Amino acid sequence: MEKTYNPNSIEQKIYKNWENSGYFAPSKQGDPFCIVIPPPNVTGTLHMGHAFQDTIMDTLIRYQRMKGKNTLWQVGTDHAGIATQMVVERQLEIEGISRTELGRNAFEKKVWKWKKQSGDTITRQMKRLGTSTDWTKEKFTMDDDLADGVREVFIKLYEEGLIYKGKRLVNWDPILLTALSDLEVIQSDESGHLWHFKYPINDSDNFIVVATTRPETMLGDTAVAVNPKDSRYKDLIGKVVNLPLTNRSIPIIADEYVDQDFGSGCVKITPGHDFNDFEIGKKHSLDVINIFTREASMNKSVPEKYIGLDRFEARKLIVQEMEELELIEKIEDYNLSVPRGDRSGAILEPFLTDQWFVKMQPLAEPAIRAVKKGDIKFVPENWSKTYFEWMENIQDWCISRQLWWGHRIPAWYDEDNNVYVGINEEEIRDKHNISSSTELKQDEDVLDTWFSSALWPFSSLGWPKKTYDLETFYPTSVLVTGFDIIFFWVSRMIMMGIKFMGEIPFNEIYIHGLIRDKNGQKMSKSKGNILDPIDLIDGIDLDSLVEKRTQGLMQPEMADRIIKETKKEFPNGIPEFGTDALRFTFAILATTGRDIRLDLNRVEGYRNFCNKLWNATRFVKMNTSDMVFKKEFSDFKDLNLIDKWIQSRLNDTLDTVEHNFNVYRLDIAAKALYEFIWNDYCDWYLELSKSLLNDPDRSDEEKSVTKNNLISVLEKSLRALHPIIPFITEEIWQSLIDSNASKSIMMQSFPEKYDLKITKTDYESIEWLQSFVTNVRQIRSEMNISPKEKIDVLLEETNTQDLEKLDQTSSLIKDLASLNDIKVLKKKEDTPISAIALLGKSKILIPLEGLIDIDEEMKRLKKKFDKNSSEANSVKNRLTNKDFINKAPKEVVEELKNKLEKLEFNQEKIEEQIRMLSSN
RNA sequence: AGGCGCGUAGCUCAGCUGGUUAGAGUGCUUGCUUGACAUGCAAGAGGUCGGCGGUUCGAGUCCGCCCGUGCCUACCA
Repeated sequence: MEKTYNPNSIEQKIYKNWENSGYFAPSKQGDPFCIVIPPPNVTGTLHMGHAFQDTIMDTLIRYQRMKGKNTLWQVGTDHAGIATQMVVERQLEIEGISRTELGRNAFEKKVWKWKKQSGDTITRQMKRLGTSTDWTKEKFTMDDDLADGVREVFIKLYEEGLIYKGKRLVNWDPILLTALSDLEVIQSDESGHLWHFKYPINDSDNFIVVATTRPETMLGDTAVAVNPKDSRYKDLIGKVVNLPLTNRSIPIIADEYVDQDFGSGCVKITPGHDFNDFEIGKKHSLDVINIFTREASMNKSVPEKYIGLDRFEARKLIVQEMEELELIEKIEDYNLSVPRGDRSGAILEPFLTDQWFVKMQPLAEPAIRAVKKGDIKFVPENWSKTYFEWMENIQDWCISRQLWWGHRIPAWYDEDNNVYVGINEEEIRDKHNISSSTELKQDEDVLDTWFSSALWPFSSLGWPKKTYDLETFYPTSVLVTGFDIIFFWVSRMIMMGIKFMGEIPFNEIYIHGLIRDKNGQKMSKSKGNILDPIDLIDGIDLDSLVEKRTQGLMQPEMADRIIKETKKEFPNGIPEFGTDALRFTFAILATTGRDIRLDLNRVEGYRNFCNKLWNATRFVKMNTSDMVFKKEFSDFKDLNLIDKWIQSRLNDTLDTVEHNFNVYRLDIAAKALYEFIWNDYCDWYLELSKSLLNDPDRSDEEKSVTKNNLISVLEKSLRALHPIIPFITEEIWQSLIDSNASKSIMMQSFPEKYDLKITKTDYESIEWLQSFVTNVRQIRSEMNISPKEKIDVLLEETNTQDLEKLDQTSSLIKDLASLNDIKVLKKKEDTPISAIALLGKSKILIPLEGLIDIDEEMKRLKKKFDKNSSEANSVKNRLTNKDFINKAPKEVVEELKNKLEKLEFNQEKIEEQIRMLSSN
């Protein structure tokens, strides 16, 4: 083995081996355990969030596989309608071609080409991350069989009346020229104005004042509304207003909706361009005037001079003209929330179009019940509130998109615009008896991406075919996802799963946090703070990183700032950490919090952990090369105290790890393993084993028990660590034992605890040993006694228990604390002037002569005394409180009494020592 | 407006159903080229757990209010 751990040289070769050996496929034995991957978008590459999520899923899958489950991690990608179309359109733009010039078919071909490229990148990235996904089953949401499923679902819902087509106001993106669902709208707080317009009242010299944030929409006004209870305007109800700049007259109506206290208490009503106004319009049978084109410029329904103006140009002109007509009462600054498209960033328009909708309430009800009844559990549980909140107020879902990339809506129209929904044209002609002379045209629109992802838990397993995977793995075991797509995806999967499979799609939903940068900022291309997980694995120099972050920016003016900040944060680029270090970091960061800040210092720390593990192995191998490892112990009695102790610590660790893997606390599991390997195995056990193996008084047989134990504990630890850090554990495991070389750790069982009971006395002996060593080290350090200088130590006032412990451990203590001798003093013997430490009932004395500065020692003792006495006081106070004695549980009181006794004992000893030193 | 979080060591975060004077990593200080590892070893400094009040024998932990901060949903003429 090399002296330092070098991830790059081992990881890729190991992955190939796993994949070629077919280890990722379900074993077809044991209980099923299945995770379907949240399919990444084929918009480019995986980011840190994906890597985090993949680490969690892979850890769970590997753990369950080692537990003997029949595991499947279903892998695949999402076509991601708008997002992907945008990426490709932007590429075309660079080439100077527009989508429309290219035409639908040619454009689709381009997207498929891009899909291949992006999909390959994603696959490559995932493999570098070590994901044990079954690649032979990889799916894409637009594969033929998944498309069949989408059509089947659409048709069934249509036939049941759960999908309908309607002319309704929708959120319209005038840049992408498509409708969006409510969820794709981002409300952004922006500053604007509130214009107070005076509308002249017919047959009167008076005006009615309306306030608006969107002056241009006045051309589409069809009423002015006031509150029926508003005494100011009572008389105006029913009168007519001359709408300025147009030749139209519109009524003044009364509606409860109007807030008397807001603005003037009068509202202009524009049913064609405002969701609330649309509802009011319906109620009062008002005309609906659409004044915009699809691009949100003014259409032909407005007076000539406005036609063709962009909505904001029109606004300017209208304000100017109103001003000239002296019809503006005032203009106030106003903060409003502007709806923007989550992909394009364009200001959206409520726009009247024909769209397809899914009626949600009937689907939502059983989905709510499933979570209420506990059939599906959120982890952490609290997220169910978010789920209910949305589901209980659910709105119909607009599923049609005016895009070219996606599942084409399976609806055809005849010349009279009659709609026929079915699998294809032929089937429709058959079913409805339509002759070939009648022309049928398929709907141009495609479905919202999330429509097909909603089917993913069953469509990816083969539905509508009854495949082995579908029968075996549905409902899947757990869904691992971020809270940002609970509405978009999770809730819709539950609804569709129940509807089409008759069963929930997963039993548990593990919601993890979102990876953010060092400053808590969300990582995004536009902010220029993205990190490619591969760059943490392989490392990257500063120039390449800057290049990556500034390439293809939507706002090129950001480049300077991005360059500056990247240089500041990564002056030397990013070093190579390796996949395992990155994965361990992710695992240990997977707490219940929402935001996970990634600090590269932590990755470095866990790379060091990998190196530690690597070097511990080197030590073990160097010291055990002369023996053949026997996997199981026939008799634990052969194990000496130290060997038993580390096995027992391992048992405790395995308990923690197993429990926490099962409740998705990978952080606690990872931490337990880290602490065990570093603090128990390396810091103590390996050091102790050195003296056991070098002890001339021990027989070869005894030594070989310890050697065997060194391997045994390491081997089990490797298996326990494998789900989190698969590569290094595989590499080490195969090289650790000859017979492992031809096998894989990932196919081994997860380590079982040995049925080994260490007695309390034995356990205390180790603690006594550790405490002894630490005490001596402390005094050495504080008294500036060089660590290598061998010294003598005296033990005073020892009782029989301590003597027994000393008997068991003295040679070990001598080695670890580098002592010449430990001499036990009989009572009343003259003790030399010494530094002391307290250990149980005994005193450890380090003779001062030639070594210790008495003043220093006095200072040290006084500090100890103060600390001890303030603690003793607080304990005493509690014990003298009658309420405490009476009301607290007996064990607590008892424990505290023991503590006080010990504190007081120590107190006495320290005092005694101080007296002794000061008398000299 | 409603909902959900968060505020613990310089930094990043653990701390389960209330019970030793609060832990980890990283950073910092001191000393160590001891043959597994300087990606290391040993020792140490550092916190009145955002504030106030309450419940309790006992409160980072439960309750109320306040301050700061973040996210989500709805609405805002």
